[in-house]
Amino acid sequence: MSFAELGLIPELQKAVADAGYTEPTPIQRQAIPIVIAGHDVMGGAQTGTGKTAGFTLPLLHRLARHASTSTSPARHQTRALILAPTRELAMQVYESVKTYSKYVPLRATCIYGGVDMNAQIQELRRGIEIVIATPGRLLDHVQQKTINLSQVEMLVLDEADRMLDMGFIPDIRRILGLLPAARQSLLFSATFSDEIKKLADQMLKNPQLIEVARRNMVSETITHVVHPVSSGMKRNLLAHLLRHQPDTQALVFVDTKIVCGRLAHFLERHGISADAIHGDKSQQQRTETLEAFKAGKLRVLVATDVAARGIDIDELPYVINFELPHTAEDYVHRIGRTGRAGHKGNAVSLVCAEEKHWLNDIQKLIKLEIPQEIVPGFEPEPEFFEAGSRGGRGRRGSADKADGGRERAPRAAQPAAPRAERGGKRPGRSTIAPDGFDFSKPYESSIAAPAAETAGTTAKPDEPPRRGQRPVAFLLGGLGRK
DNA sequence: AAAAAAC
Repeated sequence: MSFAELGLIPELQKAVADAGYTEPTPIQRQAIPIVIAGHDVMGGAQTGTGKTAGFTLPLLHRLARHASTSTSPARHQTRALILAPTRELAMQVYESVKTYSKYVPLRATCIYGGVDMNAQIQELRRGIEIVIATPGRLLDHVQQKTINLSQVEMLVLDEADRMLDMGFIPDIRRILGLLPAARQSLLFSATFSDEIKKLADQMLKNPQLIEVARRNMVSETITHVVHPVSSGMKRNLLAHLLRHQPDTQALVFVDTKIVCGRLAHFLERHGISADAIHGDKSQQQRTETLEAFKAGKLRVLVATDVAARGIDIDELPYVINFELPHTAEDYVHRIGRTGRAGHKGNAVSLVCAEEKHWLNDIQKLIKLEIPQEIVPGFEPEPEFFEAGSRGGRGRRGSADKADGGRERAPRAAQPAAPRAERGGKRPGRSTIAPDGFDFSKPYESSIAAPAAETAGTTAKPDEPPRRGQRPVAFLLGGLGRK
């Protein structure tokens, strides 16, 4: 099976060949003919399956074919609109469109917030057939009348479930209202909740269903492992692990922006090249950091879930969950950054006692029992092994409520104990680990952020995650929380 | 629970 057999015009086949691809992936085999035929599509493809090319190629095909067969007055009007939930994702789709459109006379641009609007306005004035955008800035342009969506023939909603999570639905509806009713629409989503189905009902006509991998499934090329560890020792364990894989890159996920910045700083100060990416960084910083990581100039990228979905990094060998995500779906998305395109990948999670509950949710969703390996010198607190599979969740939850102490008590004991004991607790063994990491330094002092970074923040970097108060949600399982 | 996204 070749791209030629899928019916793509020669200009696109040539661009595909230039990019080094010879065989379409399963989703491309399915999606390309359906989109070329003009059908609406509801696509459920796992990431790393070639989904982006799966819709950009037939989209370019249709636009190019149409332009060549008519003297359209709508030349250089916006004819295709692709919406993505994050700026980086929009940029990535834009790169794909640019790659494949090099031999067709179609213009594309990327529209997102956080950067100067004037440059985008200038660009739009040139006449742009394909606009890739995040919803907020697009509506901004609509309001300023610097974009006209009345001639849009094709709409793509990428990562629709993510858009839903992020509260984009009102924006999406507004945008849908600005588009011609006679158009082709494609909707891609990793999961199919009722809300997604509702949205699909509203925006798709007789959609063809494309579902390559069973939803929520994770790539079989990924090796999962959990390292049980006390929350206070996570940073040190991370440094330890990274030192034992000196030549590999890793994407490290954390739950909050504060931990994100501090962890990157911690790694830097321990000789591991690292930077942070999260929503409070300037767009320029975000772009530069991601580029540096993709180019291999940066060894470790510490990220919030801004980078959890869709971001494509060539042959990334490691995704490390420094903190376990609180929903199982997020785990699937995060680790989906590795093991892409048939490559091998490793999903490593550092899990403390408080996070065991989420681990159970994850294992249930991915239908896999993740092996647990304790790294010598980084043993978890004894609580980790208590109370079987539920990790003492209910017990702790009710205790917190009962003492009315804003769940201070159990948590205060947590950082305090290791801090006081760290220096003296390990006299029996060398305080210098085999990898050269100096464990003799007290925990707090070895991670203390410089004054500038600490100023204005109150949260502790390694505070154990707050316990979720979702007793009902647990019982409901995946039935329908949220 | 926090994250993301428009000014």
